[in-house]
Amino acid sequence: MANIQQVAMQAGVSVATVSRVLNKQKSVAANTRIKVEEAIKQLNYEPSLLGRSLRTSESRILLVLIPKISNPFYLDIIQGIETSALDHGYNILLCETDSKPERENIYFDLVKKKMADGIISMDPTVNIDTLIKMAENHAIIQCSEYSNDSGIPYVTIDNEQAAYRAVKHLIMIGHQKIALVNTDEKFLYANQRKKGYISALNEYNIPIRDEYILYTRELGFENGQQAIRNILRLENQPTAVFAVSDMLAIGALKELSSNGVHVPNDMAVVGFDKIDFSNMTNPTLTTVAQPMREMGEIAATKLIAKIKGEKVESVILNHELVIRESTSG
Amino acid sequence: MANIQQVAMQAGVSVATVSRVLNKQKSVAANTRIKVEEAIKQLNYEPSLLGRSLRTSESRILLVLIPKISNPFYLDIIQGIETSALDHGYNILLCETDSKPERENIYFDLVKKKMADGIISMDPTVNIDTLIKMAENHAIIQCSEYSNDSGIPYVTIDNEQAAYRAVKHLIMIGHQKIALVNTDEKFLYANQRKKGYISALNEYNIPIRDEYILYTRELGFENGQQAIRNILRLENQPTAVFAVSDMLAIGALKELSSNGVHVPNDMAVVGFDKIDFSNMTNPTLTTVAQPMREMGEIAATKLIAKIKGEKVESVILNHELVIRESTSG
DNA sequence: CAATCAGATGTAATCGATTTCAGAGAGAAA
DNA sequence: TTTCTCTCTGAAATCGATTACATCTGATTG
Repeated sequence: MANIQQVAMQAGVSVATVSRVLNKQKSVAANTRIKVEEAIKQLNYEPSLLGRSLRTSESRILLVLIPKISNPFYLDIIQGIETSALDHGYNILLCETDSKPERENIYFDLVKKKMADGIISMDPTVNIDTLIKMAENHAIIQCSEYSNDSGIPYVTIDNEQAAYRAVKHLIMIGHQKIALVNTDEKFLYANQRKKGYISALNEYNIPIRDEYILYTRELGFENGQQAIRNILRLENQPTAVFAVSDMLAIGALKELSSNGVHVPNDMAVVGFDKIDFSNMTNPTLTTVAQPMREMGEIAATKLIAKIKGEKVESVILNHELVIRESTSG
Repeated sequence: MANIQQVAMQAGVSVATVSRVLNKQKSVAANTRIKVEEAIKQLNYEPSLLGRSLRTSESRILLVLIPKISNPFYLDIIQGIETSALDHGYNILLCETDSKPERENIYFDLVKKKMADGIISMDPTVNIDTLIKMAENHAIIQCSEYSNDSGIPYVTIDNEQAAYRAVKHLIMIGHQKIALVNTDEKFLYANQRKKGYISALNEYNIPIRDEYILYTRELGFENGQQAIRNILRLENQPTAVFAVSDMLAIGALKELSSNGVHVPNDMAVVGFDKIDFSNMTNPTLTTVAQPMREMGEIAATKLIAKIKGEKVESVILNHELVIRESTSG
């Protein structure tokens, strides 16, 4: 509980000298440095970050906004962010917005009020106008989800290309009747993944059927189950399903198995995200892997650069199709 | 970017008056208050938390320590903590320790250096000596995992009783040969759950067989698979498995199904924790539900009370056995 | 009318660090 | 000896808020 004054007194020097020792400045005589270090040890002194932050006007805390902490999609990204942040001497404040503006605002306030230096937003439902306004005065990076014309730098993958590849894979293994389990197209990724789906079908002259394109309200397990129930009611049933998220696909797997539909023999399934759990299902899930850890690391690095006043550009990373049991008998 | 001085100047009052308005003190004349509020609006002023925290020596930030963010067990607890914290005007800093002391120390430092007001530790591998030493000067609560003689208040369930009930359930539906998939007994919960397992068997005069008690190194899916592989190699195979964690149990389910062992007909399985995924498996998993959200809320409330200098006591909450498909044909 | 009091506001100290600027002292050069 | 440099150190301002205490005004009371 000692402060810098007491350390200075104990060491018989001024606070300025103590501060110099703390900040490893070289213009301190060796024996003075030793005296100060001993005083620090004796008093069990820890410099207050509040005092320092107030003076230097940086808190070295980064905010990470996600809609739901329970969504496993974010796990690796967060790990990437955290690793990179710690390397740069920053800490992260993980914030669950629950897709509610009032909770977003709590966290935006933390930045406005100087308690945090910048934001990595991964919330697709974020109030984009607020975000753009914030970005005028504060460092912000969007990760995974982004908006094209906001001027806010982002780190993401080419969703359209990734979806195209996933659907093309289904076509190559012989499927023609392919359903898309999508979510609300107000989300850019949903829109882009649908485009990829359509362009793959177009390329092979497979007609687009409206009844094969389903929309779910959320990305949960139950939504995937519900979508399959709807699909199984169709007269002309598809032989493959491309779901825009692993959780949807896993819900689909479960519902198919409950209905005695064999995967992949009766119905092939492809997911998106390669969450950990996608390897624990029976059968294991074919899915699109995003370089999540890398995305997180890059997002953090860029944010820190932005905080330091550098100009940063958006990045589009590569993805990878991981073929597993749900598409290979 | 305005500060309180500029607001005071703009409103034609002193900083003290502005501060009074900010803190909603009543001894401000109505029209003065209006002048100040207008100045605040005009300058787009946001009070700096750093200045405030430095002066009041409280940051209103709580640290939550967990070993792995990817462990779904913690999700609801965190939600509970966060809800309760926000209600009290606190924010939480979610910290993944990765069970590494050097990462723990980074976060402990944050408290020592006044950037955070207290800690909720959920890390069973936490360096307990460091924690006890920290607890002398700082507010700390243990949640879920705890140590008996540390003097640090905790919020948890009666693990022994819960395990006892789970195993008793298996006995009641006719099982006599029950395996325990446990983890390292250095963890208090592992120790306690084993006690519950033993006391249930004892109560029904079922002999304890060493080969039915397995230990895994971690609580992951693969560890559960591995344990089942070992069990299937036994000459005299058990007919039921009690795993001390859902992830272990889910790994077990998968491995059993891969080996053509039907659950629950050939082998019943019980897990522990009632993580979300436990309802998404095929068959769904019988498990012990901890009141996780409540645990989190109580932990946060107690921590805040502790920060305010009140004396707080430990709490043991109720659990519940959730019977699902993996134990009911 | 003087004394007392309450309400509204301002002055200035304070929290704990960093940092600018100036000064002391030692040694080198003239 | 004087002057100049260079190294090391300290005094004091500063970041942006809160708050104890002082002050002023006007109303109330005896």
